[in-house]
Amino acid sequence: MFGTNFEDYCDFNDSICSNDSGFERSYADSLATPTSVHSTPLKHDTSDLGISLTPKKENVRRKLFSDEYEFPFQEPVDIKTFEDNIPSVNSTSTPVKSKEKKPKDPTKPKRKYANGKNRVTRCKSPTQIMKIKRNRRIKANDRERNRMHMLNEALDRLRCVLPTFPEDTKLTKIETLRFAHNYIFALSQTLESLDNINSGNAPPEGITLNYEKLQNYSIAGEKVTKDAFRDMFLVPNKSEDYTGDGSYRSFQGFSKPFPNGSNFMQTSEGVLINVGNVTVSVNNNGGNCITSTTGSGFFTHPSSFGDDLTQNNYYDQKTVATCNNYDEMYDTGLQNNVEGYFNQTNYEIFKNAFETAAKSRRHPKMDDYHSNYSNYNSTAGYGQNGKYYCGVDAAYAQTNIYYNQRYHRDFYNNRSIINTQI
DNA sequence: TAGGCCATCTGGTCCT
DNA sequence: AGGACCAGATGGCCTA
Repeated sequence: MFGTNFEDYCDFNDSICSNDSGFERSYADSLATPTSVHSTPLKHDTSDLGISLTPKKENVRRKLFSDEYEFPFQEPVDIKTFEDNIPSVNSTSTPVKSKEKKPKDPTKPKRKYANGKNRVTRCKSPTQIMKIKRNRRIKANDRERNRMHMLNEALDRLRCVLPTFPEDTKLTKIETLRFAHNYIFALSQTLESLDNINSGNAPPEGITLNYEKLQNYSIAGEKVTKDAFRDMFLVPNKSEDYTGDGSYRSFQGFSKPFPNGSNFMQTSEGVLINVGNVTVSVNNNGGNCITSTTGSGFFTHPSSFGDDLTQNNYYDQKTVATCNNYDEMYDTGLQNNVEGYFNQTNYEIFKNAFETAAKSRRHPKMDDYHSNYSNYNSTAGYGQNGKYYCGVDAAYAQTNIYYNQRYHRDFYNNRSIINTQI
């Protein structure tokens, strides 16, 4: 069986390969490459979420297992030591070159080696060729296995930053990708709503995005449409999230890490807001900070030192108890209230914070997709069973609508509400 | 037991 | 020649 018999790896022997065939290097690689199914996946620095900030050459494929990676699987084995530990080597019919070097004859002309197309490699028997191919196949399998491990590792990282319901639910691969797509879309809508609030086009109401519903959409394979997104905006559950002191203090779908059992904590020095892996602290005297699993960043804003941080909740001033749905809330004329949480000062605090974080991220380009998937047709779509069929570009075409045309954003531009508060 | 999910192997293709 | 990537095949595990 290959993988256990030394002869399976013997085709690098001098008697088989020409000295300059380059196969010796392959053998060395094979020794440094994991060959066991139970090999430990590559160790990586996970602190950067797998995102390399090192500039890459355009149109150059990455080499996954370049020298910068450390292979913890197996110590490099010295060929001589390897051979010495396997007695059967010398008992094979394969001629073994004498280990004693003959003194060179200075009068003998040096052998000239052909290069390139003129080079003629030594003939190999079918058995030898088979062994070479088998050895390559084993190495390719190892690379493929590790490549999939890295892909799964990246998926796990992605799962870590997505909220799940319940918390211990593990999304499948396809669910993770679908939910991530929809989640990003929902977050972008949230940020867009901040813009609208700042411009006075939308009221600072207590509508919250229902991430659980968003996840259910993703698991079912459904893409978030404008109607779906509208469906995910709920009137907040007053009994759960609306407190008697007028604070709306919960981000649905996220843990509530603060001692008061909420995502929001206000002290005499400022406020702390935690949403998933990100905590935003706004200090009354400056020193504002964003902390996430990938690091921390400080930011300041001239207008962040106002007295707005302690003002009352919107719900202190306007009741929503009689509103049964979104339209009712919107139609109550409350949108004219601009003295709530999302006043200019607080909005700009958030805006600066998110922009600071966003500057370190590369935004995807539409051209990136088209260059990679230009060969796909647009025949795909969702079947009646709710599953999505083929056609990456069809899906992406809709994504383009999401991020370019934003027709659905326009639909909600004047109506989307966020439930955060400062 | 059927179906879903997953890991792995495999051969082919593209690229350097 | 070799690495990265992809998709099909296969078998194991789990659950309804």
